[in-house]
Amino acid sequence: MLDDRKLAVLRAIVEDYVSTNEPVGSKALADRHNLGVSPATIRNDMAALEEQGYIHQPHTSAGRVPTDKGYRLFVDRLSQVKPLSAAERRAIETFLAGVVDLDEIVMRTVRLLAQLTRQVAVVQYPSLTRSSVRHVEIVPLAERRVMLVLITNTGRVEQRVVDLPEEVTDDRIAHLRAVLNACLDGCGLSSVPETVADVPERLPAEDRPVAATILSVLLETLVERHEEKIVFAGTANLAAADFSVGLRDVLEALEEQVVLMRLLGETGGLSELTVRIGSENPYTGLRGTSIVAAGYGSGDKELARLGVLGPTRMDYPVTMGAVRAVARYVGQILAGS
Amino acid sequence: MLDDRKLAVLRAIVEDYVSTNEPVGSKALADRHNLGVSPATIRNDMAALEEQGYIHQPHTSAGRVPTDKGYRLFVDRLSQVKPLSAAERRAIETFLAGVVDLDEIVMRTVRLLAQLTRQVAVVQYPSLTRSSVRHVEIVPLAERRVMLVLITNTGRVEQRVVDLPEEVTDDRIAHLRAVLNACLDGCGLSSVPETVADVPERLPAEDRPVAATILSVLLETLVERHEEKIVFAGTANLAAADFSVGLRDVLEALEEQVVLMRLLGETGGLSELTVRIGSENPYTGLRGTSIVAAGYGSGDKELARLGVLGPTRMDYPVTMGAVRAVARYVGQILAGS
DNA sequence: CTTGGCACTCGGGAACACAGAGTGCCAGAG
DNA sequence: CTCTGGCACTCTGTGTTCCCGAGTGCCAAG
Repeated sequence: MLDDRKLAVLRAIVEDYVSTNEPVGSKALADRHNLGVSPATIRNDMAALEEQGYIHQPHTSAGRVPTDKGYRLFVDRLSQVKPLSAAERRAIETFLAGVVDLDEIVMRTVRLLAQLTRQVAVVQYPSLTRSSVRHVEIVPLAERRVMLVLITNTGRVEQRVVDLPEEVTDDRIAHLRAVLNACLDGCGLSSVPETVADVPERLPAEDRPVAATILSVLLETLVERHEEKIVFAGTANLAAADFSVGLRDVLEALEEQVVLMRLLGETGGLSELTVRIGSENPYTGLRGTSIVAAGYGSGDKELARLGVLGPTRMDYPVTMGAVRAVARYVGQILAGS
Repeated sequence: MLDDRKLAVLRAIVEDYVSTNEPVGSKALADRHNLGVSPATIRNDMAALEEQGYIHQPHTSAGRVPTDKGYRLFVDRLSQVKPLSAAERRAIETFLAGVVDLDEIVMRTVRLLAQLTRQVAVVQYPSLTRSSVRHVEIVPLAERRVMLVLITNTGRVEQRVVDLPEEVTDDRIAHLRAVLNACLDGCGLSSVPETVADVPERLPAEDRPVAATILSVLLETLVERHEEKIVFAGTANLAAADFSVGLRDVLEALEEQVVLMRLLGETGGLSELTVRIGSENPYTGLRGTSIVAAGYGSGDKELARLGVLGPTRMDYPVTMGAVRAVARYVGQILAGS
């Protein structure tokens, strides 16, 4: 059905269209790529490709443009992820050197990725539920008020102010803290609920109401899907790539956390690239855009995802290379901190 | 020079232009506003207004458009800040009800403001340097590693991991923590450096190296201009308001923290509105945009600023009303939490 | 299967005309 | 001195027409 030459033609069309942003005709193809055949032959191949939905012509007698299906085939079978240049690698290192806290890691990463790909970068904060407890702290603020601080192994810090049902001495707080930490240290966040279930029993009866209050807030903290926190950068790049339609829609989608979450997609393998092309993605406002995403994490566990969003007409090999490299590098940083 | 009627004409021009986005001519003015005079008279006034630079005509025989100077006069003398409707007030309350931490307050505020004004909203995090210490916590993580957590009265939490020069027992850490908190509780962040200067002296000699390490990190935390953290939302509104030129430039400016800082401007009085119109603002990429900003804070101290950014052709009275209301409301929330 | 030739299609730019909105100015009225 | 109606003039934006050229599909021959 699709012999090698037809595939070569498709590849050439994608490459040319990506670089020129203009429909590409048979003559131009024959000139710029040495396919060894005449324009007429290419025309026949193009007709076949169009027949099968890989390319499309905007109007009779204009060149051809790849369809989403065409890009899909290109990504799956006709291209190789392009590794970063040495200069780009160095840029990553200097950009991420000397970060001090999680916010900064995420912030710099998203900018780095936007700059590297010249597209909109999207980074999800390391998921709460998939990380584990490093420490729990209970800080007395006033007689009947404490602050609960939860620190995870990813460096994430969540805190809540808790109003207590009664006055509590610092000693009793300290004891509760010790018990909690003994239970929870290193405990995966998803298993916190079971783990703390029997904490009240280990305490003197008088402390139980207070402990219950604090524990309920702790559990609330876990439930709130703060894990969905997502940031993006590089929207200016959208304006540059003269978007066919709906710059507005794209900007709206970017501000919807829920949409973004779904775009980044469900977890694949760690550092494994996911590409969603145009109509493949679940949101109608993003018809003309593609998403290249990857998971990142420390060690071998995927903690969250990151990626870029750009026009379907993007340079997939380069973009995929950048996303993969950044995902890996962020993983290292997280593991090392 | 500018009698009352000329001012009325200018006001009418601004109002019409804002609502129609088309140059406004003498006839239309005479029809829509009952100024009690004929178009010919209005034409004369317009000529005078143009003479003095308040309005401008894109081409001969098109209507007039206000200049930046015209908008300035309008804002200063011809308009009154428009209070929010009851529905809008309710929207603010429900939007900001039940927030749990600072991040959430800021996040919701910026979205609220964007939605309310249908423009790009910008909110600065409460400044670190202008707030005060609520609590300092030192959490042992490993033998030679602690986490330093600083909690401010605005609910902001900064944390750093500190590597210690030697092993330290929990008791000694606890003591250090007690001493630190005794000194710093309620201390304005800007005066922390002097306040902690004599802490080492109050400790046994053996603890001083550790204390010094921790203190130096604490001071670093204060110096890092995290206070410049700024978020924005509502960029989709930019795309809707068909921007005359440079959507791209605007998006770029928004991603430059430094530029944003300067746009929000230096502190005025608390809840006092600052308006920068077009060329008045310090960044060339934003020629066609205006900024309406206000300070917010708890009690009577300004902690940070917030505002919106939109085309110079914006509805100033309404926008100013929204910004002022939100600034006040956020102040209350901060004070109450 | 490939190739050169050829007639055909269609989008986009240039040239042009035209209607309508808006202006400036002037002379007369209050 | 100010306001008003009238009038000639100047633009822009729009619609029309026309034409060029790129690109195609098809066909018959190699």
